Amino acid sequence: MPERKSYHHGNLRQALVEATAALIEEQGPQAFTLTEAARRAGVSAAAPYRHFKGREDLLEEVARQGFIEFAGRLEAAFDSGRPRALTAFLRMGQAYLDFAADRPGYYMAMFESGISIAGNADLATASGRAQGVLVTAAEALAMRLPPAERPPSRMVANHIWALSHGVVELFGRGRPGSRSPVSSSEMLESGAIIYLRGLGLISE
Amino acid sequence: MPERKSYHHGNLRQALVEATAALIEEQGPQAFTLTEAARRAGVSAAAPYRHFKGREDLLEEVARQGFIEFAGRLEAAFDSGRPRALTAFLRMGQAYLDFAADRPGYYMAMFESGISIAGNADLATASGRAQGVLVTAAEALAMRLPPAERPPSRMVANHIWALSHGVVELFGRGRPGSRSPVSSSEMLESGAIIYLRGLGLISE
DNA sequence: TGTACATCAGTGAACGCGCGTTCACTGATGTAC
DNA sequence: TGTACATCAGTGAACGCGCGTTCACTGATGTAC
Repeated sequence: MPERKSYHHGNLRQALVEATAALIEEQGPQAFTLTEAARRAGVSAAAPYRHFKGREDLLEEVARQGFIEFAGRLEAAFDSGRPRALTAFLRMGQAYLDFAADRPGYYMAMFESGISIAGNADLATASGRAQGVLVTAAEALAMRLPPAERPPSRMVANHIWALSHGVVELFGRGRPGSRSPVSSSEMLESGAIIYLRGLGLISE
Repeated sequence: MPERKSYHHGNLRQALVEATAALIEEQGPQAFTLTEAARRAGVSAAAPYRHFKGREDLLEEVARQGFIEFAGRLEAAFDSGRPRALTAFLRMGQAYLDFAADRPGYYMAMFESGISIAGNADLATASGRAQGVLVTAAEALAMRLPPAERPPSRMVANHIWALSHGVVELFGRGRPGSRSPVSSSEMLESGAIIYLRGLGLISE
């Protein structure tokens, strides 16, 4: 990676973000160091300070970009509820797991790094967008029920988010049961189906 | 805290475990240092090496003790399913949240510190015991259904564990929605009730 | 097209720091007789 | 009850290390004329 001809890097800012995500994936969110990220980008330890205020600022940018891709993937998977809200909703759940699996460094920066989302406006916006996608999807689902039986869509979004996050953390990278006989994908799908049946969205 | 009359501490091993849990609670699981734990226990930085192989060993002991208390609390809350399996099960869910709230340092050591449970036999035993309590409770619940409708109890235990963990991580300490209008306790209870209704354990 | 110059994005050395760990040591304790 | 001595559980100094950050600097780029 540290192949560079000219004195100027050309795309250092983004290279640092990607190096950071890779480092977090390999060593965990707290273990990443600015120095090592700079080394991976083929640049001196002082160079990142031309693009970021410091370590924390870089970490927040990784999370911000993560939330944007995350929201985009969830939105694409839900596809405005086509062909049916239920199918689309379950597909979105799988997209949640796929994101955590494909972009573990970003996922960890977003949810396990201890950054303060509220303390960074751009980050809060990006995080809010992801939450919005989940709430919209829950709303579309609720519309399939008679008005009197409709659950609050924010609540449904939060339940599904919590279940998905729990599955990722506990079973996505082989935690307690270690050699769990069931994949995290099956675990989330079965859990979501039971939950949605409890809402009356799946008969029988 | 660092009040000591004699040259010997008397209970240093346990004092270090508790100092570590407090440090993790304050600064996160990766930020704790052996040196600081020793300082809090009122002892030199070299002293912990009389009781632990090193930093990792101490962290694993915190997690181990955490799992033991965790399992004990869940078991006590379930109380063999009295007076009814359903009530007892929901009570156990609240005990899960209470543990995470009362013992955040231990909870983080157990689930967020990146320790390898499989790599430490004592830790694996303690973790297995906690999982056993959840599975036993799920079994008792399943018994209330006709045999043909009984879900695998390990699956149910994992779903509930994942939901509880997700609630703790996302809403227990005010994460994405920050000022979430609903407490994590209500969030878990409503989610669990909908899920159990989906299993056919709650009619209507 | 050529040149002067401001600006940008790097460098590399240096700083102070706190960490984990090791080591020879020593004060306190407990036990054998 | 008293004493000798082995063992235990601390100390404190030292080590090498890598980190985040700052600083004066310099090479490359882009723009005005």
